[in-house]
Amino acid sequence: MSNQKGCVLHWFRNDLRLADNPALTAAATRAADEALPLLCCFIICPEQWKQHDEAPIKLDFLRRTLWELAKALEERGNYLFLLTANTFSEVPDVLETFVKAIDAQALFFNEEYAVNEHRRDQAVAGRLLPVMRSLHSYRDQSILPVKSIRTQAGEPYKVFTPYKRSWLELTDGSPISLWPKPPQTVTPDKPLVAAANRAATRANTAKAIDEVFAALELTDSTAWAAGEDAAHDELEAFIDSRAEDYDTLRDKPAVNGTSQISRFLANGTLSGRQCYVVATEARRRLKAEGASEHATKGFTTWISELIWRDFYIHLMTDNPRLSMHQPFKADTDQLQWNDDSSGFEAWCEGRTGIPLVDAAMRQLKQTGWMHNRLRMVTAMFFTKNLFLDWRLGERYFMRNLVDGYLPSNNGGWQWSASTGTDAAPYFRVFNPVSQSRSHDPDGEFIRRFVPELADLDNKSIHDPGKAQRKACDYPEAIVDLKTTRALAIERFKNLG
DNA sequence: AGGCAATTGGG
DNA sequence: CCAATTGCC
Repeated sequence: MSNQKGCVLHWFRNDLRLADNPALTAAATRAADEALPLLCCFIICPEQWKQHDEAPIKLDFLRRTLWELAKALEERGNYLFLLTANTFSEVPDVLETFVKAIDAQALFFNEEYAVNEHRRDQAVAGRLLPVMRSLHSYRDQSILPVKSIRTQAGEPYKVFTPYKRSWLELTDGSPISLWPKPPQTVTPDKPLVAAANRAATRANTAKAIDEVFAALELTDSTAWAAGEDAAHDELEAFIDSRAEDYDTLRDKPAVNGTSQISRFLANGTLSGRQCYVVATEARRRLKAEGASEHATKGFTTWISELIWRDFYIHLMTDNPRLSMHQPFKADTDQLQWNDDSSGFEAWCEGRTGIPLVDAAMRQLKQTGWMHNRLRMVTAMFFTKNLFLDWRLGERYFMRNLVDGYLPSNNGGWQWSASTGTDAAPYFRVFNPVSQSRSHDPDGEFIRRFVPELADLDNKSIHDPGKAQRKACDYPEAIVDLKTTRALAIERFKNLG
């Protein structure tokens, strides 16, 4: 047994960073105050993650993120230990065993809001409160805390624009500040480390982490830089050189115009607060240098996207059914979605015969990421032209995205499917060919991912003629855009 | 965070 | 013949 009188434990989940981490800073502060060591843990949940459709590439990205995190924690003496619980229902057992093995006095973690995660945490609290001195949870996922924004009637907002207005008023009134760095804590002594080692896997080598992750199906994610340092580099690169043009370039899939940080937000390598603070600070500097409102519009638009993320997190927290495959608008559950597995497969594989849709779907399959504009285009084609159940598309995205994040992915799909609150009105159906002409005018993006069309001219590449398709060995469109659009509108209209 | 077709008004 | 505008889905 350890000579030190116990320790403090931080449980990492979707907050894989040292900076601006409320629970971690609180844990380290408590440990420092009481001269206790601080240990950290992370729990691998193979079966649960399968049920949650976590993508193999996202799990590989997690593996690499944990390695970066573990190295940073090792340097501070806050060693990271890996535990395995097949499903969330096993987590209380697994944690209790570890907590007892290391004699943890207090457990710290940041809240998660989807139904299963919430239930897991309730069960953990019920199990551990009797055997520990204290449990501490912190609000972290969203920039403004969940349940903090309410209408004058005290209700959660259901529409983005008034929500955003209220969000901005709140942040103007009391600016967002970041959590201080976790203070240094005493190094755990040998008996404590030995006890922890017997109960879990210490993540002090890449090999040790890889062995634990051998229980999972992984897809190589090394094209995507991982870890906190990489995340800050990427954020800085965006803020310094691309954010100014975000407003005009973000809708062009052929251009690197978006922030490229969604994968870091998805697993908490970065917090939304950090992004917001960096962006508002950069905008303030520009204005101080005399920049016009127009010149800072890129920053303002990007900040608005961060608020969309908060909106969807808040919406899911206030409406837990959203994390259980339920539409926000209950009546849309009566829609008779098509049963069309060959259409579904053509969409997945990128051979629908609509060039931009196919380019986008191939980008997802090949890289694990898809441009935001194209997520809307492909989801709209899926739900309105193929008239397939949005839940199938939502699941396919989660299973393939390196940056899959339930609130945003669900929010985006329900927006496209017109089943969500403040969603696209059912009659506002994107035409993927028009979208192609306006956002990929020279077909540059299409050429990149649908190489068989590379030699077509800028005009016909968006919708090649019969002979051109034949010559390129490219399929005819699997649906007629005009008639399927009209049918979808008709079906939605009949709901009311 | 649209699309479409009918209409208008200038060449 | 055309771009811009309008009303509806």
